[in-house]
Amino acid sequence: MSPRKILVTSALPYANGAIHLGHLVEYIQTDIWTRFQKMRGHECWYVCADDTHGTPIMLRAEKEGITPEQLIARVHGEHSRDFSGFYVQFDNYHSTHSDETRFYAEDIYSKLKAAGLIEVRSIEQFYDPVKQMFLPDRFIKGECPKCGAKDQYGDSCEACGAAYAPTDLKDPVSAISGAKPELKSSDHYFFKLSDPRCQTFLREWTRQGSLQTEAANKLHEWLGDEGENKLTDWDISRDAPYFGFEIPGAPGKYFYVWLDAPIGYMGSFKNFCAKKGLNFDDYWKPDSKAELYHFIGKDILYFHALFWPAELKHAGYRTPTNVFAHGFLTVDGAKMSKSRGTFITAESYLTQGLNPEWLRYYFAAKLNGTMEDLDLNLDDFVSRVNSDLVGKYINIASRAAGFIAKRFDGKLVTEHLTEKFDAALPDLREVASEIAEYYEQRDFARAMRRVMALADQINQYVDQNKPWELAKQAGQDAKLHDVCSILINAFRILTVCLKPVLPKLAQRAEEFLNVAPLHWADAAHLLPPAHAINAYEHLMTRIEGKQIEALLAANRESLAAVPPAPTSDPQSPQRHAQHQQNAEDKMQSTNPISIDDFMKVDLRIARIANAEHVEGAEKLLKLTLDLGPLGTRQVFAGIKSAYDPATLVGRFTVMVANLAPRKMKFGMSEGMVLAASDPEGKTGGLYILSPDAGATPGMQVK
RNA sequence: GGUGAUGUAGCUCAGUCGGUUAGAGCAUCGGAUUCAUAAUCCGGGGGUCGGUGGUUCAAGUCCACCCAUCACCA
Repeated sequence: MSPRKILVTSALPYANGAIHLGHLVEYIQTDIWTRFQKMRGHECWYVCADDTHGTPIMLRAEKEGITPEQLIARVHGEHSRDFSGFYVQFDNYHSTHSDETRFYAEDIYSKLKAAGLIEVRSIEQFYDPVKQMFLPDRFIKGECPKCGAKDQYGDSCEACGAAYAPTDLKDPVSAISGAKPELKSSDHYFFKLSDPRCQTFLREWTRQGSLQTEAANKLHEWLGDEGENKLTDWDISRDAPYFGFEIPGAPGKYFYVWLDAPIGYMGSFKNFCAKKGLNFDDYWKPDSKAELYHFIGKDILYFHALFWPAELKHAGYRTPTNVFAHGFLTVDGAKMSKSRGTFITAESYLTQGLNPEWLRYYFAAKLNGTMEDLDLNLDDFVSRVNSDLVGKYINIASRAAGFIAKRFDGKLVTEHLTEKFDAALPDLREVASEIAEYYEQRDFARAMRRVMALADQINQYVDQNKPWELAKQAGQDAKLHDVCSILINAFRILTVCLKPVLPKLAQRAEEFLNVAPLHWADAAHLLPPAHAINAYEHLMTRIEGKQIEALLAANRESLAAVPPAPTSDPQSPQRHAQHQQNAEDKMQSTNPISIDDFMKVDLRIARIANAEHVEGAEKLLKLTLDLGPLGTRQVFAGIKSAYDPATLVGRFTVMVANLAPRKMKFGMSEGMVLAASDPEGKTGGLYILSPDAGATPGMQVK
């Protein structure tokens, strides 16, 4: 097998929000696949970048009183931290706000223009006279023209599902300034996707290769039958003010963020080539023999399977070998929800001390390479990880290691074991090639099932041979040594098969086994005779239900007590290279609860006895609360941005007194103070509550 | 509304080209075991394969319609 050249991307996360478990499905999936390809000895590069342009970035930076550059630099740091925390190993993680991306955006644009595929048209759009900018559809609100529902966005109605143009809204207002928008015309630049050349090319491109069948169906839906012309031109420009790249020769016009997002793949790779001394053209010239794959969410298939190949083709670059779309993440069968605590950020998962490889394994055990949604069932997560990883796989090493260490001085048998091994565990040395095929197809679930079936088989072997009995019988040392040596070798082979999913665990297993980093081919042979292994230290702990509860509690509280690091706005005004998946159901705040539910919350008047800054915390203040007869409590509250500790001391406020104590990075938090804020973060500000005069510490609030 | 997908055991999922008695893991129940951080092994119970109708010698699998869930409609 000759080495392949493979370039892999994940969708670019938008630099406007925190990475959450939904994002991680994609990055973990891609990471597993690229690690697998590398283990196979292929030249495989995994690049990604932050998607940094567009109106939401501009407005958020403005709201925070910083420049867009400062905002995207900060988020780049947060994203990088989260990814490395989950062992997502990019070869390069760049930014679309880069010279390289600008270069290729301008290059592609000018080539498309030269090919006659760019057209300028004047369009009428709503304009905010106060803010002095054109308004994206999602920044316009008004009354639905169809059902009359109030406060609907400019593109579709959440109440009746109708889709319409913003100009159809009754009584439209700007969501930014509240002003009444005016219609104003402006020149926009369009990519002529409706051009027969694009149609013809896309029909051909979508038919060739091996697109997922669901994706092919979807594309056919968009393309229509032969002869139909269903594709319309794509508006690739936006008017100033806009954070992005100005279009060459068009002052005041900027490339729409979605134009430069996929180009960011090229930008990141170009940046990497410079560092690594690789030849960019080997991967991107039209006749390149390298393979190019994009892992994406199913919601952005349109951009990656229509616009993107059409752009590349007509700008003289190679087109993607394939696009791998996956479904969305649900948690316990429902969309992720902040009120249920299932909108779980990557950061909170790590901060709560959960092992990232638990999640990597669980996702792997569920990913099958289709566009179906993937459910994180929390009970199943716990039992699956504990049973499969700890009970079956890790247990094999644990069962054999003690005997090897105590009885055989840490060394395996001195003869070649191959025959005995093959007799004991037939096919185990060949199985890696079968499992490789499942990885290649991205059917990780199947690969994991196969590996766990092997683990079952190995554990059966242990029970059949009963090393603990051999150990007690005189003259059975050689047999005991054989059995345990076979087990260590079997464990090593399973480790090879699991390494793409569990890189950190595999690394620790390699240390235990005293071997160089394992490659895929290592699964075909055994350890050398008399190989010495190191002392066994337990490789993975079990998940406890309590940890999951704490994780949910942490994410549930974060809505009020600790404003989350800027999360993606569920009602994002536009879609980005990274899908805005799993927007929480927005009706939940109005879901009625019973009086009994409410009475479960023990609200008390508290006097702020002390307030101080917390070393190293961006958002937290440490409060000591006096509850009168109920004693004092220590609470960490995410109100640093709004309050100076000195002004808080002596104030009375309201706290939740029966909240389960939560271990935070800086200590235990034994409750939560109540504060008002806009849950969508559109308007800033944080306001703690105060009782009227006369209330005393410890009084119940109901 | 249109389009596409999904629906199999309490839970999570396999099920190839239509072909024996529909499988696995987890959970549960019974037994064994004690090397392993209670992990492991053997066995049992548990199913109208969403529903109805059709094609066929034979349907979880193919077709039609219906129901439910999800997504997309740039």
